[in-house]
Amino acid sequence: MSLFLETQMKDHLGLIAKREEGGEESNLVLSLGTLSAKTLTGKEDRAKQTNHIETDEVDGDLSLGLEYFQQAPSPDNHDNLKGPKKDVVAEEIISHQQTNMKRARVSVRARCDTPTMNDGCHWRKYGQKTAKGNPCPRAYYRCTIAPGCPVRKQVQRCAEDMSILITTYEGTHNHALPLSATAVASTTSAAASMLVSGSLTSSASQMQSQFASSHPTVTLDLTAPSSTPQLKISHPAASRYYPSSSFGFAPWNRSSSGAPSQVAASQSALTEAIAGAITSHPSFRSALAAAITSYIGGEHGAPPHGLFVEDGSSRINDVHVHRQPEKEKALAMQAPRSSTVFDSLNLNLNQIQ
DNA sequence: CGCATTTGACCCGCGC
DNA sequence: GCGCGGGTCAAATGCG
Repeated sequence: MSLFLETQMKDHLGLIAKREEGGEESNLVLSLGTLSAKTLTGKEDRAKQTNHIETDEVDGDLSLGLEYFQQAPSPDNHDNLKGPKKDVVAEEIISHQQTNMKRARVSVRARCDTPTMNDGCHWRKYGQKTAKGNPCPRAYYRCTIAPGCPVRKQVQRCAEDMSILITTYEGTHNHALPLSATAVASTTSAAASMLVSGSLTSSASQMQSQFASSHPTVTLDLTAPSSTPQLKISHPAASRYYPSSSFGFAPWNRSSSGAPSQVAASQSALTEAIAGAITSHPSFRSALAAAITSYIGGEHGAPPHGLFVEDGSSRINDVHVHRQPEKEKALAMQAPRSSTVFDSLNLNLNQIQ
């Protein structure tokens, strides 16, 4: 993760959980915008070993706030992303593969000039195909670090923006990874685990059905610029209820194009889904911490590759949702939102391990 | 010469 | 059953 942060993600970080069913696609977007100057500048905050990521609602999307601080490494949490935790991740994925799901995938979107992103692993290209709907060919790679490693990845340029490289990982490494690859691998594995384990399924039946499809995919979206730090959450699955919406993500934010009561219901369901995902899944919390830590570490010129996470020095202390200030609402370009259901989400993540 | 890449053929799942 | 499209195979080719 930190690789992308350092090279491609100076101003944005995000996660998109995506599933498809019956030709319909649903997305759950968690995106982190630009970290504030206060957060990223100077040594004062770092000296205090505290960082605060202020967030807000922008463009009508739900935003989360993240309270973040760093700890000095200790022997107790040295291996918080190694050993048994990885086993749990692998077991969950295998378990779901053995039931009714195809292998989970993790897709990374990042602006990249090179043919592939350097993720620390060694890959051998075994095929190339031009997919329908995208003039750019899709390249297929398999991991060559160890013989028999099942991990594969697909690399393709985005049809809408050729500068965006979409890398999709599939499978779990069956061998030790180079240090430079562990951050990416742990983040993608955790995200996939979160998805296939059902942490994203909420009490809302509509989301349950939307997320019950095969080949679940988590997408780490590292491309979109943002003017303020934010953790956006949106869910285009609701577009089935608002066929007139042309907005690809978060159509419920355009309340003028849909039924307000259904919008509110969807938001409530999503809020519960996110709360459940973040609170119930240690792997996802680790992944989120890895992303944030790497981001901040990269901006400060700290050692790359998520070292703070690997030695257990990062914790997400608090996650909360709050409403958009009136002045920012007035500045928002999108239609005003109609719901206040997000006010109820207030999570405490005191333990990231 | 060994390894990686290219590329057309082939396989398989899915929708009609 | 058939066609389409995604994914993989493997022989040919390129490169250091």
